[in-house]
Amino acid sequence: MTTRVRFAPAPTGFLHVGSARSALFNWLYAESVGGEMILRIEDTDAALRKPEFIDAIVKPLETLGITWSEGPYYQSQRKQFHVDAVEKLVASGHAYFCNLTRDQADELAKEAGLPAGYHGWSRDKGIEDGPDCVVRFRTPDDGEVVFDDVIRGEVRFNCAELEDFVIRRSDGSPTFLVANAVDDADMSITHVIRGEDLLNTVPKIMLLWDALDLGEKPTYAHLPLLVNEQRKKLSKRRDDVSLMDFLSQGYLPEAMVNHLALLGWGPPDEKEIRPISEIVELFKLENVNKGSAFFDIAKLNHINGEYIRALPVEEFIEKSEPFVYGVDTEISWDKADYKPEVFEMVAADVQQRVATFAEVPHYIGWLFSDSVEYDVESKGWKKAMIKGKMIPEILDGMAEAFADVEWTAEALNAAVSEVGDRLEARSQVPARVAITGTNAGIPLWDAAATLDRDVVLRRIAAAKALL
RNA sequence: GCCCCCAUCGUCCAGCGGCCUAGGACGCCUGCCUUUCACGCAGGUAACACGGGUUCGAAUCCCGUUGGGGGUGCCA
Repeated sequence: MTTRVRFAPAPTGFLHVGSARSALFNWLYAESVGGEMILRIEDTDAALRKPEFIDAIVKPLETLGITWSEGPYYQSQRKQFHVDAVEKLVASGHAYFCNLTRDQADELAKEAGLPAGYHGWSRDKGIEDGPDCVVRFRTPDDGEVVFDDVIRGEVRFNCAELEDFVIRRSDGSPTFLVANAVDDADMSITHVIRGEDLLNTVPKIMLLWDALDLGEKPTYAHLPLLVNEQRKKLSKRRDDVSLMDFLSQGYLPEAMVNHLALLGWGPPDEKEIRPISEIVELFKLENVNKGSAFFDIAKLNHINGEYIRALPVEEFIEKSEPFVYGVDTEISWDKADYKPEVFEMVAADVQQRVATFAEVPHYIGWLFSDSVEYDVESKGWKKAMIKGKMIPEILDGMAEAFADVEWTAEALNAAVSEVGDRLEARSQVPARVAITGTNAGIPLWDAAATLDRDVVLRRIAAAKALL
């Protein structure tokens, strides 16, 4: 039997990194065993039926290189199958109509001294279907549901704890539980790999599965959740989790995939940064961890930096374009003043310094505008311009030398060194701060020589004025 | 509250009863390299939550405690 997995997100907006990780692990598993992956959009709730959200799922997956062989299927388009299943369950006595609202159910529970929730009050009341009726599944009063989770081992639930859950809303639409069981069966899914937050829906789905006589059940594997620094499940509301946002902030898809693969799983040989093909080869679903994992941007930055540095420089330049032209990002210069040939000249030096493409403009901004900003409160300024010795003299010496020096990198460099030697002080760092605005950056002189003499002279004067 | 799940350095992972005086990576710190910052290189810091068992032997198995998380919807 062919292994078939599915990624089945609810279309609730942009694809978030947790979902991407689920998709990735499904894909990794399918690839590692030569199986198939299908994409299914779980839009049973009419409120979720927003076509623009489909793109928000499909496009990031494609960008990440997560491929599927079938789909996307839409549960909304398979509604009739789910409705039929509900009817079948009613006919066979596995389900019944209920006309209580949530509030009424809670009220009854309170009166009966039972915990909040639904306690089967409409069972055997012979309630007829009507406009305000839902259909509830009649869960067994005793016994238990036991299953083997590939990642967690044996998990068991007591049927007595399961409430008679809703399988069809009062508007007639079946809920995700039925849709899930019916679709997984129809689509011959062999392995259901998803987040741990869905673990306790398994017994309900299995009960439905048996009641509907859907045949062999799939194997389940529940992935550890991705959490924030507070160890809470990553949420769209409070965390930065949009996959596309990460990509547009200058993270490479390959780096993101590599990082995601390392959350909940690690290669036995401990080599973390490696091509996805090797990860596919080494991936074992049963080796996935049980504990939740913190989505650590610092580590992502490191991995991304490694991937950036490994790029051929031409590719680095090409991939920097959206950032140097300010497509998604802010740039400190006027687009008309941007000089691609200057960036090309310094690209290799920039490349080994950045962790994300979004950092590229910081390293080259001083090359494309007349003036730079000095932050006199910054550590760099204080260290170079306040703690440094003979700073006014150095700046004056530079200004004087630059007034008529030959305008080449070598001559500029030599002139500044000469000033330093003469004053017996370090002149290179103050020169850098005056010219670029900061004490850290790419090799100075080749780049500085592309600036106009006037511009450099004005910056030296401006820096001196701030002393 | 109830149900379920989880528990190795700050973080991510390795470890599947003896190779563990617990390994790798990120971060952090130190040094080297370097006329800046990075990169690179060499070091350092730091963990088996606790208590009971089982066993000749436990980070690894079992039980409990504590702590954390997830669920508890006519969301998925």
